[in-house]
Amino acid sequence: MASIKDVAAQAGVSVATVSRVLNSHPSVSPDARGRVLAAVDALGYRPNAVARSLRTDQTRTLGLVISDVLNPYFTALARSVEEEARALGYSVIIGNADERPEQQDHHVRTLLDRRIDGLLVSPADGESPLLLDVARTGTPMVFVDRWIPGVDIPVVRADGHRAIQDLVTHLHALGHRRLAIIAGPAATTTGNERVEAFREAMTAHGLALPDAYIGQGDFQADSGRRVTEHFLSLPEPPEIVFAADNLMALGALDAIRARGLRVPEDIGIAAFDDIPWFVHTGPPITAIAQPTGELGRAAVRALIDIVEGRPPQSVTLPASLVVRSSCGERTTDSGSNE
Amino acid sequence: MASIKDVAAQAGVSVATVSRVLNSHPSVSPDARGRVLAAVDALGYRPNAVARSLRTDQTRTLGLVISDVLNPYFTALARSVEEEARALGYSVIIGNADERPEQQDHHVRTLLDRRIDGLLVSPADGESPLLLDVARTGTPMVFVDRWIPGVDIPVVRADGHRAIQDLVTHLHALGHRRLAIIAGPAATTTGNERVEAFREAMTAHGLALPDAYIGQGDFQADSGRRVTEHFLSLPEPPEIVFAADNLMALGALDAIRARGLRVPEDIGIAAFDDIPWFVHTGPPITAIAQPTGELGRAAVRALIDIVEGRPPQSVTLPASLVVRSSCGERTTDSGSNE
DNA sequence: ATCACCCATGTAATCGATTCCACGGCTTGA
DNA sequence: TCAAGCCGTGGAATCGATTACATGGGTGAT
Repeated sequence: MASIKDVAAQAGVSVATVSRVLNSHPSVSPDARGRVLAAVDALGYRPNAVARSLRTDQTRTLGLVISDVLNPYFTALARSVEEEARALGYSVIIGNADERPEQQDHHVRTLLDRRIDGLLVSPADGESPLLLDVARTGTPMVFVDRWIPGVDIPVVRADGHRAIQDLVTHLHALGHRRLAIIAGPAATTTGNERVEAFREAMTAHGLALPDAYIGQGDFQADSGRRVTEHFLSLPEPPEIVFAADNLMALGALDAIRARGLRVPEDIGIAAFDDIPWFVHTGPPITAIAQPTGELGRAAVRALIDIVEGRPPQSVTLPASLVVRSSCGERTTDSGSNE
Repeated sequence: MASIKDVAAQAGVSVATVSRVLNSHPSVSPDARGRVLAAVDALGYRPNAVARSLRTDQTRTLGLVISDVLNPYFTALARSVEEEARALGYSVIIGNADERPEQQDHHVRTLLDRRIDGLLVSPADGESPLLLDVARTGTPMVFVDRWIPGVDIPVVRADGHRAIQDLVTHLHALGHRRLAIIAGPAATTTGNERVEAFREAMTAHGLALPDAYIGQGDFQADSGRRVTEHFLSLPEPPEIVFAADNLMALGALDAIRARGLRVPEDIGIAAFDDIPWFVHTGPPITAIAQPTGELGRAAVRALIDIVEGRPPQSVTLPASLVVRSSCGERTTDSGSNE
């Protein structure tokens, strides 16, 4: 592969001049510029990003460590992150933590070793010492979706309080009283917040949220299945199961189906996160939609602000309730996607 | 961030010795090794991967350019690729082409600029001059899922012929005669193959595949919607719509629903690609499952074989029919996931 | 005409690693 | 006892870029 030296030789100039042309430095004669450009073309030369990064100490690359790529919510997030980054001249390296802290740390370390310019992370746990350390050393960093409390790092996320309140109001109006929740890991902020918001909303409607109606999940389908089976085997099963993410809702659906029960006649389902498939499940699922695309873009902008020395901004956007027919709504089902 | 020089100074040895310790070169005294290791620890030193890559001319990174991250099939593929690569000591940088050749080329170029050790690609079109060029220059490369004919590059893919044949037999047995297909882009191998296999299977059953029953899609949900609308407005609409990928099946479902029709009573649906959600759509969708995980792993192994100088191997694995109830099957629906 | 400055360019240092080569001290075999 | 070899080590070249500094010629002001 041709190097800058080859180009210099071919153009009959020094490597410095070639570099100047490539970086559009003003002080190059039109003649030299022309010869360099021709040589670049003739040799199909492309600058070696590795060498350039070593010298300039910047890679124009962002790292994104997400909790689970197979979760459509995170996939969508990753996609919007990559798009915005590309638009701003950065590349993105994605690391999939699979909800496992060790794997998260592995990726963080690898990304740091590659000297990425900044890190976008949605922490799998609430306590990563490594992440705390990275933050302390001053690596540009932004939390997306989930965050770690007590660290002075911008957070870009959706706030589900209002939407969850709307959901509970909606369910209450439909006559449901026994509402259960499949919670996310307590170690994640999103895991906690959604349970808390749910509990508050219930209280506001004078409803109790007994411990038996709080199932501990881990944002994976299997846990949704397991928790739902437990709910169903209770002497008095809930009327509605609210899953704190879309995968656990999938698991809940599995469990209900395995019992030969019907949604919403026998039991209702609602989910946090809205995905295109929720329109087509049997029945379409009432869900809380996050502005995923905007979250990804805002996160990238915040991170690049830090990288380029501007003051970053935390962003919180509202989530919103999308009513369909999985909770016994009478409507000839409807509900749109993002 | 501490460099090898800092470590050398702290340990009272030269950088050469530090490097030897780090690369477990045999010829280092236990004493020196101990001091170096202590210094590494004390400084929290991590070798700069950028510098190392520049010198060794290898990045231990693979590039993966896929057609569409939002497609669950490709997401699953990407995940298994990353896992296998990690297990073998490589990182993966994913580029999302979004089915757009220019964007694919952008990613290929960026990856090459970063001097990735090898490239895994599922070409968005059948003719990328850039890809051809890259192949010619000897960059280690393997095609996954889709490929470009006439290039001497290993291909790892699933063969759907048998499964499509099984599908048509299945549909024929259910009494369906008017079968339509939403094809993928003609520029992709998978796009073509699936139509061809479908046509062959129909012919084998003495059925015709009129042009009106071949809709041109692009593997995106919207095209599935559009094509299905067209099918439905035909004087004699098909009894079954077979979508060549899961997103177009989603679109088809949308279109059918928008018309107020029911599946499978009014029209049946089948899809290439199986995804967890197909179990829960209304009704569960009969689909053709690919061994996605194994495909990803095999592709990585083939690529690393090339990178490390071993002879690579093309791999073709069979896809298989998963019968559910979207085509009017009488069964009290069933069907498993991968 | 002279000085000062600017412009285009080249030389060389530098980034952080790896690795070839040289060197000194020891061991080993003759 | 001496040559040969090995072992642990350090010095320095190298990878491919960027960039500070030096240089020489040209231009404009006085």
